[in-house]
Amino acid sequence: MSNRFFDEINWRGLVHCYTPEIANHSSSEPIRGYIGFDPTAPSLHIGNLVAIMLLVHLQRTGNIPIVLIGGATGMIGDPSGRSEERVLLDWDTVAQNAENLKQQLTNFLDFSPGPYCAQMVNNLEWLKPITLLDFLRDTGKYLTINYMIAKESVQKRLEAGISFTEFSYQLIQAYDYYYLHQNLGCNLQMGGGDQWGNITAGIELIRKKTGKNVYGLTAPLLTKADGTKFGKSQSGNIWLNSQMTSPYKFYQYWFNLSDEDVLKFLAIFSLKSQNEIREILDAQQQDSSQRIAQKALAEELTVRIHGKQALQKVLEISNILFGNATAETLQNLTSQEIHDLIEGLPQTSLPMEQLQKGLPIVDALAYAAGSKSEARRLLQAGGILVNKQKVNDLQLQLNNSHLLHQQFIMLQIGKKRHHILVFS
RNA sequence: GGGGAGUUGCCGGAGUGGUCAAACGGGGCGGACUGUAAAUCCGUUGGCUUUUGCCUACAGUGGUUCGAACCCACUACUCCCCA
Repeated sequence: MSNRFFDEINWRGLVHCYTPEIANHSSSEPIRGYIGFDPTAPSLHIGNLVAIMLLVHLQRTGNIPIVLIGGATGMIGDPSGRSEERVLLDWDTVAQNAENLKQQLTNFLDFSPGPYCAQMVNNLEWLKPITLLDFLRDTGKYLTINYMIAKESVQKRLEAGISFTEFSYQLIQAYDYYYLHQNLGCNLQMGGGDQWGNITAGIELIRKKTGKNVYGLTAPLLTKADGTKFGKSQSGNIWLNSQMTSPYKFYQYWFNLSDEDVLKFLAIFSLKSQNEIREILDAQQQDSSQRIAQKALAEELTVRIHGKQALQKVLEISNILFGNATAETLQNLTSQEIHDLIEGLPQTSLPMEQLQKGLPIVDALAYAAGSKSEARRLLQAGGILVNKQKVNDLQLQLNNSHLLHQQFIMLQIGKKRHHILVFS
């Protein structure tokens, strides 16, 4: 006998560690599974997406997902996957982050009433009222230091140092699982690749306190073929919040995945069926220059997170920037296209007078490249285009003749970096 | 409590009185080749001025010296050994 949910995430490559019994859990009996998200950042990023997909598939295969917002645990700091002690956040920040997080998760899971309605809880609810003495007597007594110290997350930190606060994290998370088990009938905890230790602590606690066996499962830690961390670009995390990472940049991140990576990531992040995915990958093999898989994945995710309209704009912008656009194409853009272009790209606003009296190219580039010496270097290396035209004259002065649509100038660094100067 | 070693640019890691903005490697960035891929090759890699040069930088503070990343003192942190 096999379990629908488990089979689904298994073929997608979303399973790393798991308690074996879950693979045989009767599909007719809904699993109640939870994942905790600590509100340590103002937005989720695509690194969190793996865990979210676990919940999404859980719900889609007829089970009940529970989202735990770590309002309390976010105050402590999880040592897992960290080489250094975290900086503690204040209450207000954590509360605000928790609110944002909640908002974002509603885009993925169905919280409307129904048999598989997703639930959301905040562990601040039950952790805040607990007194230290109660916690130590009723929970701390069940796990030994020996057991806790053996965890990889702790082991890694023993040399560099770990505070008691972070050390106690696994015990608190274990209590969360226990609490959800007792109060919501939760029988599965899932998480990212670094959560196995914390999850097993919870399973252990529940077994000792209640004699019941519950499930645990983690997704693999994603890595890219070139060894860089998944979900990071040179300028930092790829956030789900459009204010923090523009839809354009979001789309481009997925679009730029290497052939090797997209192979793996398509199954993990797409909701397409096994057959659809196989077809896409086949087509990809036929002619990889078309980037069929990258496009499919980038489009699906952009729509899911930012909506159809946003995708349209992104495609439009990408087409202008990476098609064989010339200065002329830029001059002929519709006002809508211009608007979207300006909206989607990094930009600098400058007063019109500055252009009128002649803006040295090096100064202009400094806004996009960070410094004048960097700007000079780039010019000399032939990596600069102004309005799609190559420039290597260090002395060039930008003036009205460079202005497109009476309002902007497009600077391009290398193939992929664009910056808009907006004059007013 | 005692003894020893260390703290260098984004990271690793040389340098131990002037020729050091600091070898070398990685990473980043740009170019060539391509498919807005990978691999490879080339260039570049503190800032300001590109002429001279100036400013900031080798844990922090103070000192010795014409001159210090390099010597001395104190402070902070890290690691190792003995108890």
